[in-house]
Amino acid sequence: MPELPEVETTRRHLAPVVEGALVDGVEIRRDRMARRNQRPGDVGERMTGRRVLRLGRRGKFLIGDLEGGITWVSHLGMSGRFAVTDPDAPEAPHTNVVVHLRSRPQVRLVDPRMFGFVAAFTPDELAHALAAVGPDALDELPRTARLLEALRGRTAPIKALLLDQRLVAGLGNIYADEVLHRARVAPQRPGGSLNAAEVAAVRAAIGVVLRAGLRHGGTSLNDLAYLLPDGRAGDYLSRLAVYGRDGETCRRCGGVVERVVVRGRSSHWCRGCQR
DNA sequence: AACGATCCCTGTTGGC
DNA sequence: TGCCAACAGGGATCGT
Repeated sequence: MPELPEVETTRRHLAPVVEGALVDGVEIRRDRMARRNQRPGDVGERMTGRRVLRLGRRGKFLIGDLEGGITWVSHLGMSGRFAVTDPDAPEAPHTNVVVHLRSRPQVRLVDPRMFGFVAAFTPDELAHALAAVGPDALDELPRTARLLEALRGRTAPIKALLLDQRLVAGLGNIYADEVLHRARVAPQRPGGSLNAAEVAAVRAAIGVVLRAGLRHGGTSLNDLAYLLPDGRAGDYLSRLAVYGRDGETCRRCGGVVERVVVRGRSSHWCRGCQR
């Protein structure tokens, strides 16, 4: 699924294509993909005729600054990917949004499940839209003391708290499991029960795991293949320590990787080395 | 306020 | 072999 490494990989592919480009139009083929705006037509109306100044990211949100104070925000949801292609190239199924850029390749959002979205926000709307998005897990990772304070008294499982984008933005179900395994912390542990050393280990693991994912171009699962904008697949899948490996051997302690459901999400862990 | 459940959506999978 | 229910998950929303 697209989590921080996949979104950042996408951003790096898209940035040279969209930065400095003049938007000639935005086709919203499925209104649902523009649901964050009051009217689906707002996206095209606000973006057309403006240049993209810079493409950034916070957590799993792609954030493009346009001329005139308009911000282009998009999210890949669970099955979205951006394709950068020649305007004449045949369209992949589920091409739900097409961004036309003058004298540049076309940027297409392909998203079968439509959990992703594109939006064009005014400054006021932007502040509201991103109010619940916390510090970026890679670029703005809070210090251990700050995380410890945020977790104090929390009874929700640490796995659920790592998925809460308000605390730290960018982790999804795959990398959260990988982080907890690396940090040797069990996913069911109440967040407030972690001591300072454990929080420090989780913090360190976030950086290591996300950077490793990024280095390998992200994780492409077999079914809903997340693909890079050039069509290639990320190869971090083969390096996952626990996610999707239930029943298999833990590479660190030789135990058996188990699958449990935590807060309605599948979680993979090794009771041999996670406490 | 914090927490947990539910819903959205569709391709894939697993059980009968 | 074929069909269909169950499953997957990021984030918004709602009830407790």
